[in-house]
Amino acid sequence: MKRNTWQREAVRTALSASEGFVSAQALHSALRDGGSSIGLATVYRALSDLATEGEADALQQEGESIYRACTPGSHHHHLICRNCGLTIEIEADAVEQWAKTVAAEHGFISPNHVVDVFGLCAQCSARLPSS
Amino acid sequence: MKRNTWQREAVRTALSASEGFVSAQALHSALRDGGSSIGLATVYRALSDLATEGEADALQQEGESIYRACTPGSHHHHLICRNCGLTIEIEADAVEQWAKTVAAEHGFISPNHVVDVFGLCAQCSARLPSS
DNA sequence: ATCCTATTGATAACGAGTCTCATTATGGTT
DNA sequence: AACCATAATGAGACTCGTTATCAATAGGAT
Repeated sequence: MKRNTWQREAVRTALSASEGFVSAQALHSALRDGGSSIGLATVYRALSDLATEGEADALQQEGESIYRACTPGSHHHHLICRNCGLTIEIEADAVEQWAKTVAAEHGFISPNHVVDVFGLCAQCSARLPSS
Repeated sequence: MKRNTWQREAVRTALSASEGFVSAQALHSALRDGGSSIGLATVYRALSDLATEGEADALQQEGESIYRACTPGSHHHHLICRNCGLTIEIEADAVEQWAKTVAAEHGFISPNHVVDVFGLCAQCSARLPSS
């Protein structure tokens, strides 16, 4: 039976307070800096629970998992600034359909898909020298 | 100056011989099993070189990088069987356009994107009990 | 208030990948 | 063909994200 602990709630809150995607370690540091005594393992556990329950989205970057609080129940993808991490949720029925179609055409069933777009947001592209 | 060694060639060959995506460790084991004395670090180096030069595609799965020999010079995505690893290269101009458009609409520049479709291939879906 | 047990947290363990550095061998030069 | 500067190799140490262990703690149903 699932229990409600202040630790899980703290992770949920801290995640919501973050702008873009954050790593478990970063979130743990933030919580500790805020005076919490939460353990690192607990942060990992809470984050993977949230991801499983659909309250957070996860993606892999440079070998680590990063998480973000997301509007639950809606299937969407992300447009992510690769400099500052600013993230915008995007929906794209066309892409969903395309994925289904392409899978079916090759005899694949129960398709999943990973779709993410990275770029430099307006602010960062203005602030940075052209790369 | 870049040198040609039998080790790099061995990695290239072993990669081409693999059906789907393989991890560096798996490729290293395969080479060792085949009698090669190649070192693990060298396999890692060769694979990341191949990926940089566009001779191989890489993607992240469960926290590890997996690689596959790919038709060089062509931008494409993958349809991957999540059971047997069978991989089909797919092209999708519509998705490329969509990614560019969606980025531009939000003021993002120099967009990248990650697009992969996973599913069960015909063989595996026939062989496995329905999940 | 009591009990059962899910959850916590400190730390050990694990695993993918990188770094170090002495040794090897490639490929241009003579 | 012999030489040499140096790129590449490989064994193992190391880093670092993540998971497992396990005794202690604290939900929550009764």
